[in-house]
Amino acid sequence: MKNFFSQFDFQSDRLFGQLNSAEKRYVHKVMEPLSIKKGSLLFYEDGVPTGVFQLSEGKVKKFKRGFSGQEQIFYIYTKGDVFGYHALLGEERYQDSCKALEDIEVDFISKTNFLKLLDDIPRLRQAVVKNISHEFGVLANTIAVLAQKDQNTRLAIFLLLLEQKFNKDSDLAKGIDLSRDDLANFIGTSPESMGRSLKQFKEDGIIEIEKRIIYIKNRETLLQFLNLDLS
Amino acid sequence: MKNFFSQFDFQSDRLFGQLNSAEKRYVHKVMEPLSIKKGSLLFYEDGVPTGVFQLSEGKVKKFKRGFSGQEQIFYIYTKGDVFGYHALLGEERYQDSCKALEDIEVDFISKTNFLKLLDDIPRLRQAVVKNISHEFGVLANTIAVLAQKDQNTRLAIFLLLLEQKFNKDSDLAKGIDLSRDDLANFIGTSPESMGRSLKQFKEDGIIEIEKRIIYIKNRETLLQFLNLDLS
DNA sequence: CCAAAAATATAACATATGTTATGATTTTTA
DNA sequence: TAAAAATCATAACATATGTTATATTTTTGG
Repeated sequence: MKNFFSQFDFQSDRLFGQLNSAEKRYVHKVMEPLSIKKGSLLFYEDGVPTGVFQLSEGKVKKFKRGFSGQEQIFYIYTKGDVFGYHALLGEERYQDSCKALEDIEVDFISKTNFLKLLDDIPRLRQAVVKNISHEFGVLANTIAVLAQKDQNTRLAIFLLLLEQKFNKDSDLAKGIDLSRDDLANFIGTSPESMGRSLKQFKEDGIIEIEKRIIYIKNRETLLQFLNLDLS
Repeated sequence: MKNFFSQFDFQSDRLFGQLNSAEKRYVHKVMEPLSIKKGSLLFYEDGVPTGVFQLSEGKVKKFKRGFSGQEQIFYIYTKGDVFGYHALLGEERYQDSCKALEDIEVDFISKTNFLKLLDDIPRLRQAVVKNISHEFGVLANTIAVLAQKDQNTRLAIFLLLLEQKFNKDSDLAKGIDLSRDDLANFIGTSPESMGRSLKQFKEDGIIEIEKRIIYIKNRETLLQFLNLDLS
């Protein structure tokens, strides 16, 4: 398997990284640091675009409501990720909502400033377009997982992805700290039913849970779900 | 509900429509008509991009293989649709595969010609980027349906979408002509299990089947799956 | 720190879906 | 056109998931 994680990673933390130092200074000059409380919406579906965010601390969920109104999470942003640019490239409204999962710190770039950045830095525009193209593939992969895999396999996959995402920037394992509702709305099942899968994983020694935080104890067994598909 | 169909439609048949007549002539000049046999791959995952296609006759499925190798269809293109441009906007390889579901006619634009078009017609570049952004939302909606809806509801939704898609350009109802495997790989279930749902729909007078072609007889009942969610 | 509220864990039962198997129909090929 | 191959329809059984209910733990707000 060639790069499991990147198949499910927007990689939007690399957007500004490819700029030269003068361009980076320019970007940072128009950034405005904001502290945002847990539970706040950064933007919401059908809302008029305000600008672009880079997350410097915390976690943010990206979701959409189906016609029955239930929230479907299809991405979780972590430190360094840039988001909110889709709506600035043609679509006149946000197509999804973003909500802070905890108290967060973001650097905000207003719509006019970001559009100016895109005009002044062709390389940035190119990188953004390329990234949206990549994100398209990530969503396609997500569709394949949700459509084809049973609940235990989906849980295994998302646990691996979330652990990588949440722990990439620190050495000590912080585990996976997410509400049961959010986790269930991510893997596409009910919290009760997911609880059954979590219990099974605990009994099999694959994970441990303290408070609500999930720690992966046996990564190999989780990885087997990817290859063998022992549904 | 505000525009059910457009939530699941890439609308990539509108790409060239927004150009003026001189630009359109330019586009048509670089198009090369091709006849392609049923079952042929127009392009495939990880392949080097060759160019862009506009479908003038027939149906094409867009799919990806998960790590267990099973094919997941996430879109079906019909007459007028333009596709294959993602890989030309940064990503250096195709991220998915496209296969002809029947004998088809396409107009092909080579990679170099298409890149030249993008350079010469800024409005086209803008339209393409805007469309990818829109397609992102379509995939997000698809994720919500696959993750949240049971099989009967998914089948109801996809039948409505496919009927609209297959019959939009003609007055006489052609019904939904798709192999059971393809239909099952689209709605995310096994052909046998989907057969059970189809049988149920037949018994309830919602659909009729001749050969393998599905005709919708009671659109209202199908639409109820969207609102009430009578799983 | 305590009481109330919210979130979590678990169980039991109902329903939905996966799976295996078999016969019928349709399409393909010679 | 007939035989072979592929596709489709259906059933029966096993398993997975949804649902409802209740106890427990954790968080929140005074």
